[in-house]
Amino acid sequence: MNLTDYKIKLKEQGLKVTPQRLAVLEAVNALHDHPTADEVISFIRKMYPNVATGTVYKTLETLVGKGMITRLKTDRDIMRYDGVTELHHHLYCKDSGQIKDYSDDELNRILKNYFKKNKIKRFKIEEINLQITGRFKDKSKKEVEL
Amino acid sequence: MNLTDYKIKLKEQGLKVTPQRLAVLEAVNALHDHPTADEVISFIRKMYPNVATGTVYKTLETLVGKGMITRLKTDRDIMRYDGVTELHHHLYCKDSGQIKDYSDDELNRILKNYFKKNKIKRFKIEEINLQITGRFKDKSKKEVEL
DNA sequence: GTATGTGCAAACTTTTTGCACTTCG
DNA sequence: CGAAGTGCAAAAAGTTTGCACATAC
Repeated sequence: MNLTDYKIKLKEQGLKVTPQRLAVLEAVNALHDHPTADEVISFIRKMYPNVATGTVYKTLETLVGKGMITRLKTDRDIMRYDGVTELHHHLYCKDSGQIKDYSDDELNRILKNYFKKNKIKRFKIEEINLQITGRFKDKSKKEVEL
Repeated sequence: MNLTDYKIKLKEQGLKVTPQRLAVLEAVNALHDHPTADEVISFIRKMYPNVATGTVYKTLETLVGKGMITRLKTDRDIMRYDGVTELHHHLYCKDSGQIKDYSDDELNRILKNYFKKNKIKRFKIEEINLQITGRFKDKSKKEVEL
């Protein structure tokens, strides 16, 4: 994903292309570990020191609304953002607090199949996300790559 | 669940039995739809008008710490609490914002089986919760019973 | 009696808002 | 040029904290 891609995507969504929006998109995709709004702001200010807090919040909200990024939250945390918009799941580490993506086609197939057979009364399912809580075993490392 | 049960449970956890704690437990269990801290406070104040906000927050935190209630993760919401501590999943309605419990042994078996075969590298799973997003079909009703 | 819990109010953090100004197309 | 977007600073919303007082055991 590069600048040109972001520009195209913004236009596709009928949004004006502004440096602030490009910076937010770049930040969310560059900061892999599901950054908070604050982390996005810090990242952007390295390049553009005078971007306002409110602008970043408004921009994040706009992009979530257009489905260009997603939002997630833990049970004890503030809002976090995710550049990945395809169906995927999350690992929540109780020790480090980090959140990692987890994807597997077989798992998605199994879930789809289960809910095909087991309809929920009066509820139309649009999306299913697993919240997998646990601990990374390698405690010596702060960051773990999957 | 009645008062006596709550008293026993508090004692089991080595917590002193206070009217405030009993009230919080009662509130979280009475307010089925995963109340926010604010809803818990309002509920309690009907009976005990002079319970402090801070006390309720502290109590909720204490009870979560002891596993007597749980906390939910949503993507756009404030903290919500759940009196059900057994493994279960949640339906999130995009229209009404309501959150309902969903439990099924077969589903749990399928998930357990999948993750038994598909270990996640260096991660010890402790709990898996499905976040099922969608819409209740019966839009005429505000509240839907499963 | 003593450790634990509570009330209160202030502070803190995160997020939202209103409005004049600026920029994109 | 006009609609859409931004900066700023103030305020709202949700939650946490410190400490004197009260209560459970």
